[in-house]
Amino acid sequence: MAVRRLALACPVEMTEMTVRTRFAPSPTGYLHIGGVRTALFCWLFARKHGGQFVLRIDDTDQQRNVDEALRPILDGLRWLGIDWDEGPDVDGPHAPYFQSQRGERYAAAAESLLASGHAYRDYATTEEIQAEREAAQNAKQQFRYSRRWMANSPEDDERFRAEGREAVVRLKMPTDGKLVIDDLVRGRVEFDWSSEQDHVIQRADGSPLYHLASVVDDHDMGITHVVRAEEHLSNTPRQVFIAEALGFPRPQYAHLPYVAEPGSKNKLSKRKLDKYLKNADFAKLMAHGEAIARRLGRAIEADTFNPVIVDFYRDVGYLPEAIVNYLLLLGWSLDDKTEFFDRAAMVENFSLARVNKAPASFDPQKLVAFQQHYMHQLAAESITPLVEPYAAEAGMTAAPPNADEQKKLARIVTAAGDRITVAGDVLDYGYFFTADDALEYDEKAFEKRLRKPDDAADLLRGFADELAAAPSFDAASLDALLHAYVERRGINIGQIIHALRVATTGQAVGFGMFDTLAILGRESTRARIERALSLI
RNA sequence: GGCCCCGUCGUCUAGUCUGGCUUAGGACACUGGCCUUUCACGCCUGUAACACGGGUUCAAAUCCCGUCGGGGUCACCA
Repeated sequence: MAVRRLALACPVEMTEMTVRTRFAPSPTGYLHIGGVRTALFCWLFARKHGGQFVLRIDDTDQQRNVDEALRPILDGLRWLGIDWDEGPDVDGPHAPYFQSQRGERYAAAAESLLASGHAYRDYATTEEIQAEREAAQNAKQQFRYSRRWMANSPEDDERFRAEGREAVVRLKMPTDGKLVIDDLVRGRVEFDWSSEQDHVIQRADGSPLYHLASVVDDHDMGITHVVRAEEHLSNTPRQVFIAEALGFPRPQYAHLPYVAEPGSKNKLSKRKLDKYLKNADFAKLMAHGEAIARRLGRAIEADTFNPVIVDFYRDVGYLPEAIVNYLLLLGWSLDDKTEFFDRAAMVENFSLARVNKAPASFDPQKLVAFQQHYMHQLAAESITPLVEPYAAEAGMTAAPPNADEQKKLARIVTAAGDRITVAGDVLDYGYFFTADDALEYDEKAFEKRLRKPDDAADLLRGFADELAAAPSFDAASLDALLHAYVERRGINIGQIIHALRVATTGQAVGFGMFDTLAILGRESTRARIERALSLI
């Protein structure tokens, strides 16, 4: 209460009051990349100012499986390290944090708005409103409800009810003057009250609509800064009207630009996947993820497996810090050179004043670049545990990998180095785990490197004998062994190494040849060469 | 269409408030080159932008006006 009075007394930016922000998703079943960017900025702003970040669930249009539809959102936020001080699972002093459970508050607020004359009961049917709207449109005039079925007295209520009508509650919006808001991102923004509508805030059955619920909750939960996406900018007048009519202090607003499609300024949407796939970079990002999902044997559900959704990145093994860092720079920058921020640096440096006003396009390439950067920062010991679940799920190893498999994975990760960009990339090295007689060959590579050159078989056979007699089988020794062999035969190393790679891995590409052979071991290497030879 | 917002390299951006320090800087991507057994990494290098038009000023990406372009939003959705 003291906090609220303080807020009334002086503008927020002047006070030392605790900053409280909120992210208020509706349970849609997925966490949108643009939505999470908004959540991140809200979180950052609260953390920066030592305040609280509240998670509230806007489920006023009560969907059936709220729990199920909410889980991906909560999991996604947690995965990215965006924790909430109050909200689902943690609760808090302003519980409940689900709008579906706060009905009485909204009903009371509607009642109070009615009593103070800031709202009225309206008995118009949807059709009647629609007819007015169309009439205005045909006359090329701006639509404004005539208030024809507004109840001015108990007698009106009775009369309309006698006609079998039901009442919604509408805002009685001002008809002249201006509303000025000082947006923390966009600066001063003005609206004419005359272009606002008498919005419905409560349905005939008494259920609340979004704007009422949102304003009431923001107040009840002590939200000081409403940080949200730009699409809400034009909703602000009606919300300010509600807040002020209810005697609430006006929160500070900050409208963030939305995240745009790759290569365009349209708002990024989960539903336009087909369109985005026409963008080469986006398609590549998707294809990479799909290849991993396929190897894992997962069903690729068009509805959820989508780079617009945060789950996509977690599923294929991206690093949350890479995603967060990328998102941070989508619409915000510190200066002209700093690009990498750890959590502490983000919190330390974040400010709404440096948020850009123009929408920023989602750039798959840049996202991948951040992922590579953070992955390369990690030592092999840190990457191996990340990679194990993928190897296990794909059936490369037991689940979980046994001690030998773990060791082998560690060696693979070390040898692969920066070739492993996301954890799921470990599946590129499945050939280390397949039985020697079940190795599959890339047909093209087999043709090019083994069948076509007439000396390939002979060279391989000769080297296989060397391998059999090799005193040790570590990468350095193998390196020396092959170079000596090459010199003795008077050939270029390229003449045998490609054939060797295809014969032992089935692939045209891979990491260092000698690391590959060393990890494979003497028995497998020889068995694979023999088998390849027999297939030529 | 009304209202509102936005407009610097292909993309993310610095610079705009407080005009000169800017031959407009950085990053990603892309060119070419080096390295090299493939792939990848790394290193070097190059291309590339102030939407347009008028003002104001000794001086404008920066201030003013206009134009054009893009987007958001106009629900008994959130």
